Amino acid sequence: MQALTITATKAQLDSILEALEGASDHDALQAVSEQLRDHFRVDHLVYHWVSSSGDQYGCGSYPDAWVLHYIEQEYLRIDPVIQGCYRRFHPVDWKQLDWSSKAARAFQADAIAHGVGNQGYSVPLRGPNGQFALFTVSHNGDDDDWSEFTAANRRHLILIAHYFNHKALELHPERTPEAGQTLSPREVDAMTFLAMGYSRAQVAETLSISEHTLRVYIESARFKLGAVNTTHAVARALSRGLIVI
Amino acid sequence: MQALTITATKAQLDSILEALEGASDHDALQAVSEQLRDHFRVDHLVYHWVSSSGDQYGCGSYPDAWVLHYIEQEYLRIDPVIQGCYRRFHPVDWKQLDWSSKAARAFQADAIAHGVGNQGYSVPLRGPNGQFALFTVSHNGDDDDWSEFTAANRRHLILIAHYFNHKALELHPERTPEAGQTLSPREVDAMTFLAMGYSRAQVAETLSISEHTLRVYIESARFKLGAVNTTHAVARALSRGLIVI
DNA sequence: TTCTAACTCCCCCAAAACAGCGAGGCTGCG
DNA sequence: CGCAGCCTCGCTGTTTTGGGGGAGTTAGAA
Repeated sequence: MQALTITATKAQLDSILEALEGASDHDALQAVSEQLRDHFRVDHLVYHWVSSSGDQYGCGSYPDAWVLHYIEQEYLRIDPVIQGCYRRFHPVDWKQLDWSSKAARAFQADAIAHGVGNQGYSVPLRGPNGQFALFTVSHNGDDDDWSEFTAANRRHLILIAHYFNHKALELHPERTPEAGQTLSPREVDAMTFLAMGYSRAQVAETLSISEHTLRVYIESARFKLGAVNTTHAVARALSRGLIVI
Repeated sequence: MQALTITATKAQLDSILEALEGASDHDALQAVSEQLRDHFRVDHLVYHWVSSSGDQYGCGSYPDAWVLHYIEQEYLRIDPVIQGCYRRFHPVDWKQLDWSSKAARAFQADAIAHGVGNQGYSVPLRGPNGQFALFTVSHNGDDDDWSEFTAANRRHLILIAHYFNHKALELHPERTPEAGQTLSPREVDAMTFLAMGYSRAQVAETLSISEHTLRVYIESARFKLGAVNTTHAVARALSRGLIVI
């Protein structure tokens, strides 16, 4: 095991970020991730996108055997790194995660057996519609060295995570939702109050209009949003950012 | 108007981030934001938290008159910076936003009249349950100077945004929701299909359970989410990031 | 082991939402 | 000026949801 790289100069960081920005496809991104791994002298460096439908996209240095095994075993659902980062705001050291459940410990043993490393640091990344990705560095080493490494490189890792995410999205624009059409002010009002749990009667009263009129707005919004019912329309309006509650 | 600061050395950035990390309350954070503003020589530098219920928390250098006016006019709903960043992944220059609507132009004129500046750069920040915050620098100046400034300082601004968010959350832990808000797998299934517009009968069929059983899940989810009806529950599940469609 | 939480099934009836039809006034744009 | 989009109001009948009960199994955690 080589010593971890404890510091990176501004110039080094700049050149890494530039290489990242210049990547033009998945293979190039993969190559950059390997360069980054070598630069930091960690065992692994991975970007992992988890889509709403359970699809995954990974890029990095994990062994293929582990990746396939991970997908096959549906580890996505029990991986404490995913679970923990999914409900955290900030980057997290793997030691801070909850490894107490039986499934988590089994997963951990399996991961270490596949050479993933016993130490790790993961940066959660989020998109406007609940999109979620992780940027992770992992390593096999003792706690002190790892603490020193993460303390020294945290800022760089955050920034690299950002740029990695940026590039990965650029390469897969289908993950970025299209900007749909807008709703009229009254439609926005209607959708907003409905999303707040008001019944049609309550919304109509709140907006000082008849319930019949309100219904026209709801139907119109439903039509614009391609929704089959009110709940669907509210869900779409929310996830497209057309209303905020 | 002073010239914008085009570069910051690693040492300067480090000292800024350390000051940020050392802030112990809102006033200290406010002070750091003013130091940052002076350091970058921009007109304004603001952190703006928008909660799902419409509450707001701001910290930065906007004039009090503008902040009060903003809240009073409920500009949150029409502010193109909020609207635009809410549906974007990455930091954005205000020029890239959609200012075409009448309300947006009126807002823009009002903002400029209050000294907000015609240029701006905003970094969206997200939390695990749909929490949303913005970190913004704004300035009064011409396009070329501003482009040069943002190109040179983008990375620093992203990092500072990160740390600002970290600190703001540390100072207001109540914004970090309690963890008990999770839904069971079946409840997630139910909410997800309902959000996709399925009727109860369709969801029950899809999940291969009786409609009665499904109703138990919906009611249970409604109870957990503190929702008064299905639409409300779906809206909350969505905006808390418990389901994704 | 005990206990909790999750999953599954069943009844009835009132309230709310949906679907289809139509109609008129207002504003802003080309 | 006409057109398009928005805002407003009405009727009738069918379908879907909500609220009130109760009850058994299984898997995992304390």
